[in-house]
Amino acid sequence: MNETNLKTFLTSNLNIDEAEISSITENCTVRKFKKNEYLLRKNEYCKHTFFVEKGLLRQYSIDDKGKEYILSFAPENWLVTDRESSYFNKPSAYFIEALEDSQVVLIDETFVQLLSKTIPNFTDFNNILLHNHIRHLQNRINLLLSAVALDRYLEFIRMYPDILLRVPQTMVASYLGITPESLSRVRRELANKNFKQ
Amino acid sequence: MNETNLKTFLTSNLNIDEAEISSITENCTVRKFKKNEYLLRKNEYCKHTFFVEKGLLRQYSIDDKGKEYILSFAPENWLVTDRESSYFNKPSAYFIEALEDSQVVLIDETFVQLLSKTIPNFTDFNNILLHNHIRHLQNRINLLLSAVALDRYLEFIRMYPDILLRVPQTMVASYLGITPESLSRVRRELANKNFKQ
DNA sequence: ATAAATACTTATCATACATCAATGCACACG
DNA sequence: CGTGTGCATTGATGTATGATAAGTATTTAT
Repeated sequence: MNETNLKTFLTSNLNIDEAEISSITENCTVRKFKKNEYLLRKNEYCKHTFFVEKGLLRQYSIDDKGKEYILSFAPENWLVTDRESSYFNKPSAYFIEALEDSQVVLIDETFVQLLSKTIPNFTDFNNILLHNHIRHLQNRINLLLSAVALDRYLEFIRMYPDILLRVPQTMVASYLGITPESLSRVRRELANKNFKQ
Repeated sequence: MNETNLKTFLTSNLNIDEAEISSITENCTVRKFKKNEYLLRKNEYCKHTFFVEKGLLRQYSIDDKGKEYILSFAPENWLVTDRESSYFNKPSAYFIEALEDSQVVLIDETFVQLLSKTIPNFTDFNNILLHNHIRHLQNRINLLLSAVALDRYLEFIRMYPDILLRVPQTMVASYLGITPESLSRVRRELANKNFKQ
């Protein structure tokens, strides 16, 4: 196996030795997904946490009119899963899809539960992940409540300058909760004011 | 002590005995807060998780123009805290305030960490709480991205019919991310269409 | 290389929601 | 009692963003 990024991710966040690292990675599957391939579809049961070794994923929903709403992007070294589905065993309301050819580590949900029992520090580690997730979601809600299109966009390029360059504008717009046309306008205004990028 | 609700909350979610329950409640403080009193202010460090025995709290932010955005309401048997602040030791971006005279159990953040070591099932219990929180936040983001004022309001009365009756409309509007005037109009439309409440 | 598909921009028009201002309550309190 | 204060409603008006459509640019496929 060769999940270099995952190993680094684990060692830098978790106080464990080589053997334990291996016992984790041995129990995970590595899979490649082609661009536009699905890791999870609506109404399926999400059984994994996905760790992105290479590539880029997105999690999104589709409403009754077919409009898409992106809840998160997941580039290298990011985790993504639908915890509502994987933890509570409910059919997922979301899709997870590869936006680029990607290499992904599949971490089994039941295996995660097991790790808490066997590796002492794993609980803390998992706690950090959950709290980071909560922090991230809470900030996003606050932004959606308080900020207009321009400010949402500025915040996005501040937070995810890398992702901006890797996904079509349409998807940035979908993440921000505005139309691609609106985003285009916002960008033009910024350009007129001589901001770059 | 007499935190009846907290005890029920613990026993119904956690597999522990009377003695352990007591060891938890003994280590928590119960405090009463008058209406409009603050449990947490912006820039303070949040040191507790608040469990509402009685009354009603709200968590909200204020932008540079003084406008308020409510992130959550917490009625009886709800937990509220700014996890970003309490877990990562950062100054909080939020206020937590009593909307009614309230009785609140203060659960020390470091004590929560300790419980994970001493009570075997507590980790699982805490995990459920975190996952519920995430599920809740994720649904809210999806709603803010995809739904117009009317649908947000309908979802609100579906989810929190009780809270609707206990807080001024201004605050419901603030939770929904619209102005009080807009909410008033949304409600009139509903009334005209002969929906009740 | 060319065609085809996809993405981005621009323009026009439509609309949901915000803003501002006035009014009407209801309830508290001197 | 009147008077004040907070909240809800209403109307007039403004504005940001959505919807639609068309044109241009860029990427992908053949």
